[in-house]
Amino acid sequence: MSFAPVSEQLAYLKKGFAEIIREEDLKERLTQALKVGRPLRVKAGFDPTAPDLHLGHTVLLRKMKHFQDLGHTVIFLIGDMTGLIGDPSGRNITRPPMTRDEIDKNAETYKAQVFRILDPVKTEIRFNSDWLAALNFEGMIRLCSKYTVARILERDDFTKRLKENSPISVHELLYPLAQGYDSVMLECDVELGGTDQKFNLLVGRELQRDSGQAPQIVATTPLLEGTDGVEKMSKSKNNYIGITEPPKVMFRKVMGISDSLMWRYWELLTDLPVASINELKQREPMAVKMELAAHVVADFHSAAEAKQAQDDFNREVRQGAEPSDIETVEYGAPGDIRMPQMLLATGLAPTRSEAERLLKSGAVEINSSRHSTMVFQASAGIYTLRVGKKWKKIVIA
RNA sequence: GGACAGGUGGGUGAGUGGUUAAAGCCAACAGACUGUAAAUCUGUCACUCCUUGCGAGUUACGAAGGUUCGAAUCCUUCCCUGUCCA
Repeated sequence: MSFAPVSEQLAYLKKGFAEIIREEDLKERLTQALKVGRPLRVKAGFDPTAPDLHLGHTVLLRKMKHFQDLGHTVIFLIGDMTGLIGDPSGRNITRPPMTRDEIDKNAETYKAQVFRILDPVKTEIRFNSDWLAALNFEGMIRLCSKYTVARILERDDFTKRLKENSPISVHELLYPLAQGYDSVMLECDVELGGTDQKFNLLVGRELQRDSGQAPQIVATTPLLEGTDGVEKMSKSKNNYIGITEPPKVMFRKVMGISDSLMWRYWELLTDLPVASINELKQREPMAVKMELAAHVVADFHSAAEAKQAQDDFNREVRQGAEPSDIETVEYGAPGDIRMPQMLLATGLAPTRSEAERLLKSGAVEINSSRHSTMVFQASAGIYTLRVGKKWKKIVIA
């Protein structure tokens, strides 16, 4: 196997990381690899909590891909065992452990999705239950003896929770150790993770050193803010853009982010050089955001679909035209139709009470004219209903 | 094991016997404006039923009981969390 020159590799890899610990080590490790023709083992772990990957995950996946591009081995580690703990990083509450079933199901979904970005032949998929399950109580004890409570508690979020008297369960303390042990078992040269993972990644170095391995290089990626522009992107915050979402939805969600957030997305979700991004800042924001949206859609779908999504956006969102793909359902016979029931049945409102409120607030349109009473006299035919962003056609026959 | 403090709606956080389905804020949703966004303004924000009315009913303040005409608010037991002591 042949590799590009070290300086070239380094330059390619450096972009898009928040921090590399330590850069000189990475350089040296790359040099070493080049000399003996051995690809680096690069690990990144994923909690099987979210059933779907979103753009936030792709920041990291993109970097993994970059390592692959250079010929290195990337290990996609599914933390099925650590998922039982639930990484406490970045949250200040204890997460309820997941069930085995949930974990298995989510792991499958992950596998089906990561190869939209990663190269399957250069990716090693592993589950940490392989070795963590084999670690019996004795092994557990031995592992625990390698680290001190004080050092674990150094971690930001633990310190914080401790200070505000919120609970920390013992098993949460084990998470960093388990993750570090993964690195030992996989003999990682590099471990990648979000900046919130820094502590966990560093523990890996300690444990590796302890077992006579060269400590892994730790490289962290910035966390991508969700569509709200404030919190990090996550499924549970409902501020995410999923990579399997339809082009149209994806496009619309990207267009929905604030102008200022858009630059962050350009930076973390495209391979465009910083200089080019700066040039974009001179141009009209909306057009630039459209380009971004098209970029993102093309990444996970295709250029053609991106184009289509953009056309749809222009027509349906900007001009408020009727969407091309409204679902049509049959609903009852001619006569008086009770609106709340109908909105509920057609999925235009989540509950009947909510449907009533929407009607009263004038959010409901039938064939483009506002309808705010509870009864609608329908004759046979097709009606186009609209409630805010939602559309539906009903057939009365 | 002992002493003490606390558990309220998606999130914060008021409320200590009676117009409290529960203030305020945030989020969310809808409407206006608009460049898609941001900002701003307005309204809504437990569920169900109908005669859609400042209508009726049901459920809700960790859980289960109890006191009372009436409880998120008082009592009992239990569960959970934290603090201090051992």
